[in-house]
Amino acid sequence: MIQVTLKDGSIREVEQGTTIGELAAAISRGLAKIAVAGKVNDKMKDLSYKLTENAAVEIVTIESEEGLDVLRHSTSHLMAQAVENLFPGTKLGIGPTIAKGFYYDFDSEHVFTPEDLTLIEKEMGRLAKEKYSYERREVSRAEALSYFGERGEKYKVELIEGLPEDVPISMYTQGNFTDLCAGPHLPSTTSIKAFKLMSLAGAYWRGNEKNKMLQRIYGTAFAKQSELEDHLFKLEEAKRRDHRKLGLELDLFSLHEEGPGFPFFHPKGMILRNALEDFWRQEHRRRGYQEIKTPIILNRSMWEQSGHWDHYKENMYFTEIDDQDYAVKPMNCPGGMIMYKTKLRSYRDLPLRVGELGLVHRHELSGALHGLLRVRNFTQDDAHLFMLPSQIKEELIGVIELVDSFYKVFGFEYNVELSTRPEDSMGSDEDWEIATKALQEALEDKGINYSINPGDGAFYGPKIDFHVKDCLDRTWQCGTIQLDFQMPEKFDLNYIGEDGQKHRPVMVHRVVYGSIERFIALLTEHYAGAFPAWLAPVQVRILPISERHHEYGKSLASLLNELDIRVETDERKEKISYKIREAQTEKIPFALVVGDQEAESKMVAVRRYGQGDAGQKMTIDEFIALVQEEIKSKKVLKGSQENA
RNA sequence: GCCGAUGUGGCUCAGAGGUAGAGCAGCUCACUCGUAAUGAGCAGGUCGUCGGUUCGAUUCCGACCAUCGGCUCCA
Repeated sequence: MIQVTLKDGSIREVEQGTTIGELAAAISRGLAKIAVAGKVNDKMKDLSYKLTENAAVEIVTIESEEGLDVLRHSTSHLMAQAVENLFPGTKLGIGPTIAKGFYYDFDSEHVFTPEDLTLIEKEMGRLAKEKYSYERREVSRAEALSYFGERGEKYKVELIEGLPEDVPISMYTQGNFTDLCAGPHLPSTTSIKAFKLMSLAGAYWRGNEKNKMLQRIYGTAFAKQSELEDHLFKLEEAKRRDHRKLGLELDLFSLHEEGPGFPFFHPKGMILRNALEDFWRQEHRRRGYQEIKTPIILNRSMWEQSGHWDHYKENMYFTEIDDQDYAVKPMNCPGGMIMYKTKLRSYRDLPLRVGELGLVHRHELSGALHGLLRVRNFTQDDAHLFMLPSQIKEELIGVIELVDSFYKVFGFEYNVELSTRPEDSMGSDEDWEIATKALQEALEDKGINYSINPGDGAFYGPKIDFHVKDCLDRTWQCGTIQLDFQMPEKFDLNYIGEDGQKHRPVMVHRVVYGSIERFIALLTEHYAGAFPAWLAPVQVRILPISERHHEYGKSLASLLNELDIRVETDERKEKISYKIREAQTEKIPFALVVGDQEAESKMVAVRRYGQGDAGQKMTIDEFIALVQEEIKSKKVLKGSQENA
């Protein structure tokens, strides 16, 4: 007999050789039904795994995230089987699970079409009903190589050759299909019922653009059909929130063939932008920042000095002025350097916090452009902090707190990454080490969870990135804090220390919004276009019931306008229900219906966005107080943030 | 950049080898109306661009441009 420690801490005696599946059945029949795998001493194993010694065992059920991963992984094998049946000769790449599903990469003569997905799904359904079991077999390296070699599975062969010597090699077989796989898998295809193939895409073998491009099929699977439907519904909902769609509907911005990646901001989009910028200026002033503006185009020699000419050229735009080379700035830092050097600085002046809402241009790959989330020109809410080495930690913490306070105002969730030295970079190992450590310490001091993103730093220094989620759960980098020992060196920045000698200041680059454009995109999706009053392009719309109420409407509008409340009056000859409908579809926070009753009593009937039904009657003063309070508090409107 | 798909009036979309339609929006007229679409009429497109095939192309073919989904999550 051996002892197994279960998840709840209880200990059970079972016979040596008992499988995890049998253990689950011994615990309860219900558990056995939903068990898909087990964790033995924290390692994932099949249900058929035989327990041979004392161990901690956890039964993984299909209802857990890990259980879903097992289901999806097995579904990806099933898909590969279906593809091989339908398109013989297809070579297999890899087929892992991902956040909300799985994919499999194929190398096939046949170019898959959306119609093929339906065919493959049908074949998968047929195969699943065959109730094949997933059989695990451990093999020697030589056996694995010969098995896949004979079948011309060159990608699998490459994978096996790349495996470390001491790793056991396993293969899983269901029916006529065998794949190289570490597992675990479902006991059989029986529980694969709710799945869907989502989309087709090209993907380089091993993610390297020098390799062949394979065809990737994305799919997803759930334990129950209802969960799959729920997931698909959420995807539809997310599409409705897409900032590109809402940007058009709400008349915020547009993109044109005449300038791919160069967005046009419309009047309403500008109001949003300006509101964000005003808030930014106010918050930064309070925290001891000064604002500057530096030129967009600067001479080549300066870009050579900054290192951009050597390390960032592919992303830059160039021009010529009076036979000399110039470049359009892809970053704001050089302007900040030049500004710093305009006078002799004292240690007493530091830290110096210099902000700039700077328009930068970067040549992004055409395939990477994406609405306002990925553009070729954008405004960074940049700032450069010049400091004494002794001030580094305090300044970094100040920025971390600033970023956090901003994101809280908008109600954004975010995660933090620390990016380390990239291949193409400048500076000494020592400097990088010190800089990376300083960032790490600041994060740890604030007790912030972060992950490390190796090699993703800027060419001049490591960075902390703040990633915000969009409505499709994709994350986008917004805020970043970069510690830089290189630029001060390159530009020979100094300050006069207490000792009367020249010293090198340390510099931090940082952004909070990241790019105003990207932040607007994320806000649009986050609020589903129903911006809180302080951001709403139109805060109040007055809806006179008929022409004889226009005058009262006008007097109301001019009153609100005087108070800097953004107000419009809808004087079209339309029915009131039509005007209300439009005010709702445009997601205006407050709609005021005014007719005989209101005009006589000097009241307004307030209809709030998303709260439907008849408006609440209040005096003009009460309404003004309400709006002003809501603008001032930056309150998030009810109903605008429900999960997509 | 690479793989795949798409490109028809301001928007959403239908259509076919013989030079184009619908709904919404717009304009005009009538209705002056109480909380999510009043009715009628009018106007609007060299069918992404450039070539080729054809008696004839927006429809077929090719190139280019733009857009969309991907190209990170490692058997």
